[in-house]
Amino acid sequence: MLKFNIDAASPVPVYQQVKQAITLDIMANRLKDGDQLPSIRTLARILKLNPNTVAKVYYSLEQEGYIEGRRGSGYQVKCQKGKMDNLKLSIIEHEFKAFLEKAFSLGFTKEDIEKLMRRLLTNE
Amino acid sequence: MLKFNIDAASPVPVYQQVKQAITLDIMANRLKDGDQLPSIRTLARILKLNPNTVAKVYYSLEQEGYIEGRRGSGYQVKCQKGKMDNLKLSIIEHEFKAFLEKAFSLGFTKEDIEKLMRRLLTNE
Amino acid sequence: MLKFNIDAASPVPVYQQVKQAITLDIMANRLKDGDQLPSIRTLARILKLNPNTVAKVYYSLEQEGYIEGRRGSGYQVKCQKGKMDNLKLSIIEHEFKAFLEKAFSLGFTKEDIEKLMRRLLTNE
Amino acid sequence: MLKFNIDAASPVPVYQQVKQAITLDIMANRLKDGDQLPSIRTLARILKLNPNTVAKVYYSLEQEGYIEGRRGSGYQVKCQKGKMDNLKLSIIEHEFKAFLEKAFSLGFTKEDIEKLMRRLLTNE
DNA sequence: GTGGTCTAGACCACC
DNA sequence: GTGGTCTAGACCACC
Repeated sequence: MLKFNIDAASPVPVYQQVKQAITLDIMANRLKDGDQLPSIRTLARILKLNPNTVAKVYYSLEQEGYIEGRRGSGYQVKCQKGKMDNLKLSIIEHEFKAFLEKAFSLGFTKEDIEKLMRRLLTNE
Repeated sequence: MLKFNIDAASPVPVYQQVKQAITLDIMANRLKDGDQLPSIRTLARILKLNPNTVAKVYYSLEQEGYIEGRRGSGYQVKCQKGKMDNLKLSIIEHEFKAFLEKAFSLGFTKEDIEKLMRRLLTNE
Repeated sequence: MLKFNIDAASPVPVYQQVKQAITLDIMANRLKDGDQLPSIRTLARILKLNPNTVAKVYYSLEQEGYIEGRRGSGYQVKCQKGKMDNLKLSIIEHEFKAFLEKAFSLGFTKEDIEKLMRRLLTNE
Repeated sequence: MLKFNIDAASPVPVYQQVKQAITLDIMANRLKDGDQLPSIRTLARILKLNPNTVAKVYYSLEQEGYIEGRRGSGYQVKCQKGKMDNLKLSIIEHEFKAFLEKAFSLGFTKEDIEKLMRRLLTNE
């Protein structure tokens, strides 16, 4: 089921937040290939947004190949699992590299970072 | 020297991007206690921004105690090393926790993440 | 037999696409004078369209004299060959002129176009 | 200069017509690399359209790499001539093949088509 | 009911 | 002035 934390005060536009939430759900396989998305109007009502805003999200997700829409029958998730797995890996690698870069630029050594990670990972 | 990647198309306001870049330089000790910052007009020219925007950045950094301005003599970095170290640690911990949360939400296990990190850290 | 490439996402209404496809089949003599067309309901089922949409197509084709319907016995193709030949020629001339106009507006010269056509025609 | 024949009665959406007109101007080199486009509001006024509609056109052209926009300084044409030439050729080839296919499907022979083309090309 | 297009008009950030 | 986001609400085609 779709869960959203829309932050109206955030500088990142609402439609981007919604888009990102759906993309995340697809990549986490909470939304599976073929799943029906709520209609534009329904989701707009749930999120208390204008239908145009939701339409922009769906249109953008369709352009990027995550979902597919047909007049009269709404939007469906459209993704092959293999492609998703590659995408997920490349995203998480990219995030980790960004983290490393930031840590190094702040003056932490490789050892500092390893210690930190070990500590935070065992706490989970 | 100040290095900036200003992204005008980003939803996060330009002045916040500049502020963050300077904060990072201070924490990384590339800008040291007592260092002179470029004048508002000079930095504005370099970044092709309106002087008002840069003024807003300096004012905000002064409010938070990172820099100090005096009439006629510009702005100087003002920070004690100890305070910086605590700040840096809390920032990098926060970043790593955010990374972990994202990885988990994408369906990666603790083992997946450990493998990934070991691989990327030894490549560095 | 009727072959259709219905594009639901196209801005040109579905019923016009169907109508055009049938007209083309008649002009290409794949549908001959006297041939029986599938019933409205049958064609609707095949194309996954609403029977109303197909009825609109047949009604319009009848208005233009391409087909003829009788109560209880469906629709039949109705066309004299001579009339068709003139129609076909004027259609194909019109299409070619439109092609030429587009090519010229893109900056191609008469020589460019002749070369292109010779190349593509001998490849067939 | 931008010339438009917007047909409000056409089934193809206004924003698509505007987009196509601009694309055509770029490919015909009537709009050159670096040229400034009229602002969203200006073009909207000229075409008697809502600014949102023009914004949609510009956004879409930017997505496809034809133009580039910056806050506060409007949109500029962005295209390398070489890339354009390839694009033009592939478009015109595609159009000609579609024409040929249609002509063949209407029962014209290669000779019929050659005669027709020679006649219409010398008339120009 | 579904999505697609379009208008009118507001408010924002940045120049 | 520039573009970007968003709302409110209309009308369309197709189901």
